[in-house]
Amino acid sequence: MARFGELEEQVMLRLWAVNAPLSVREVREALRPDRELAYTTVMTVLDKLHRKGELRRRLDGRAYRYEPVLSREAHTAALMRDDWLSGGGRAGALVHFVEGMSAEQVDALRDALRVALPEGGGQGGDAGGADVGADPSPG
Amino acid sequence: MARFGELEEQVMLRLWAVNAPLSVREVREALRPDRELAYTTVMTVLDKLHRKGELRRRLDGRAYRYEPVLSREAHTAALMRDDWLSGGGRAGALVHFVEGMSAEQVDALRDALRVALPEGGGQGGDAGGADVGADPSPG
DNA sequence: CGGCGACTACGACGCTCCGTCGTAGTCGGG
DNA sequence: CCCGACTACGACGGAGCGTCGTAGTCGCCG
Repeated sequence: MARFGELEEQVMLRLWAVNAPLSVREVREALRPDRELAYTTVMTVLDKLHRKGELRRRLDGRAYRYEPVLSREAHTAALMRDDWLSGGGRAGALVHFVEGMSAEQVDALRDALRVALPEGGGQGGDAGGADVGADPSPG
Repeated sequence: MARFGELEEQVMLRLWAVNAPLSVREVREALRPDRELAYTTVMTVLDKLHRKGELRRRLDGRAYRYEPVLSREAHTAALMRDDWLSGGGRAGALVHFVEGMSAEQVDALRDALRVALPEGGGQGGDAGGADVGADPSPG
């Protein structure tokens, strides 16, 4: 789950927006008039994203069509999870995270808990103050 | 909230671990025997981190002592928030995020909601399917 | 069959950031 | 006054990103 560069970000945004596999030419046109780029520039970026596993591609006639492997939401969640798991103090990090949220955002979080856990009976288990999961010590 | 490089990460880890302001020399020693680095290498990293606003420093005798501006948990939370806010589909991202959590981790999340929100009465407001907050469109 | 056009593969170059360090300057204590 | 500790400044190689040129491939149209 690497971060995107500036152009990579723009490309991903167009791909997520159309929600359909696009060819190099189509991506290039979707970038206009925001950016006037050479055909090969767009192709290189698409290719790098593909090699990095961020885009899937298939042949359509003579041209490849590219589409994101992950939805934008899933990708955002993956980045968040990466940060969360690679940082220590997982439980504490969560506390800081929700502390920085607005009321609506907290509501959205509660909704997410409901939506994501249909089982959601009432396992209000107390995790105590212990950290969640393994926490590799820095030494 | 920039990401850390490899050495930067190690330095931050030591600083967070001791939870006290350290001088260049002390940080260098804390890095050993893991890494044998020149004094100036450590100093440069500490200085860059300071310029980037990640470390605070104060003079102690002739030497500066450095300490993190944010706790490790707060820093992790800040990174997560950055990812979350800069990605679109905020509500959806949250759903994906909790979907990827283990049962204990979900418990920790619930705890975080309780701990961070003492008001936590029962504003079970329904945010609906709308996205949370502004979502800059990619055009 | 031959050439044109669309498309891909490969690689180059400048820029920025990171890790690594050398050197020079400064300042206080013995 | 000089030594030692510490800082400031800058240099350099490597990696990743944005940008593109060139060369190669392949099918269609005449």
